[in-house]
Amino acid sequence: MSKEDSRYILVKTMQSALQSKGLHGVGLNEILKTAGLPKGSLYYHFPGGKEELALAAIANAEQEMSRFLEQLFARFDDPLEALAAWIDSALQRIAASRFKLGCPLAAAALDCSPEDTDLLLALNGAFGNLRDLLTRQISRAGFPAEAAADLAVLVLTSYEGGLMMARAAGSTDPIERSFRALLSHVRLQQKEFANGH
Amino acid sequence: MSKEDSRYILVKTMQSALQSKGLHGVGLNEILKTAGLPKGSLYYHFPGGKEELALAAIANAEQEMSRFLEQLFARFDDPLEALAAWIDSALQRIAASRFKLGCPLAAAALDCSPEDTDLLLALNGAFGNLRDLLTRQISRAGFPAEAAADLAVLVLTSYEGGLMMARAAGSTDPIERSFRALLSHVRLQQKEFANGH
DNA sequence: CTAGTTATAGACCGATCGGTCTATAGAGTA
DNA sequence: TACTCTATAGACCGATCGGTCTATAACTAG
Repeated sequence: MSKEDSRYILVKTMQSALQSKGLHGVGLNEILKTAGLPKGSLYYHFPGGKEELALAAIANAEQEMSRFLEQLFARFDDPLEALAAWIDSALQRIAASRFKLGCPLAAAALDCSPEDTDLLLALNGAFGNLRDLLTRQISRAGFPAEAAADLAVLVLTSYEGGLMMARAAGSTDPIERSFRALLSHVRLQQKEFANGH
Repeated sequence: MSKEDSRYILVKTMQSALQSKGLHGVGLNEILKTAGLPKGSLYYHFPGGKEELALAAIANAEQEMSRFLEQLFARFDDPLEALAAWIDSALQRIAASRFKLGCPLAAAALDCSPEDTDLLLALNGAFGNLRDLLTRQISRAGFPAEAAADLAVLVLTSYEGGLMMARAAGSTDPIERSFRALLSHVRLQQKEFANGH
């Protein structure tokens, strides 16, 4: 097993742990047991311990999410269709996990103390990148810059809030409802802007 | 100091702890130190320990939120103005805490394991009540039942997601942006329904 | 005053936390 | 084969976790 293999296994295991139990909800021993690796490996690859591993997991989660979104936007001509496809995949993913898995970024954001500035900075960077990505694509759908930026943030916040509520509800209903409302909004507003408002 | 005093202090302290550090982010000893009470008091009032205290904090948070919303909706003729006032107060609250405090419900929802069924059930109940409250009020603003329900969930998810992102960003920007987008949506759709669609 | 109940008060417990340390297996190179 | 460096391997540590226990202060009822 090469260096990169173990490192990656640890990152992915931490990512899953964040999704299902939050930052302080899992212990390192449990993570290592799941990963099938000893403590020595963890502190060899991540001398900074749990926090460094969490930062790596956050970075990886953001990268996965960004790549997935970019692929979707590349596949669909209409950015709004890509958004719908994104939500669709999120619905399937969370239902397949029996509503156990949320967003690792959100979990880390709510489970750390305000003093964990490194974590919060990393999270802010991750959310900022996703927001910018969405803003760019929503602009492509014919929205002016400011409206697109606001809308991108609304998409992101309702996605995160929807995932959180779906986990609590044990149902995809919150995500479905909020995105139905959101899309009907976007379509309406799109017409308005198309009419020159 | 009466029985109810100590009990209430513990509940409020746990509520604050959930907001700033999440369920597993604070220890009981820290909570007791903040509350200025010994361990005996905790287990006298809450024999079920940390989980029972967390459940009480969740119930209290929901009640506070519900009451606050009901008061706002009673004060404003236009439900949408009440929503705007709600967000305004949330902005002030989170900024006043220097972006340390999130929503205790969301924090608990993301920081518990999927096996904590009691917690998840309580959270689902709390979110359900808030959703129903919002649905009722949004209906009053002239929205058909289904659209109002969808919209209520969108309001709630983007509120929760917005609080979370604001905490990570150290800025009210995410909440402001998402609610600006949301309100412009609601106004537009309101016109549509008023025109008989 | 006594008995009984309520509500602290905090010492104490085993388990587990994140983290450190020494030891060594194994691959690559001379 | 012997040396070296990488990457485990896991025993071990003090601190802290949530939780239990006994003791007692404070108040009420008789």
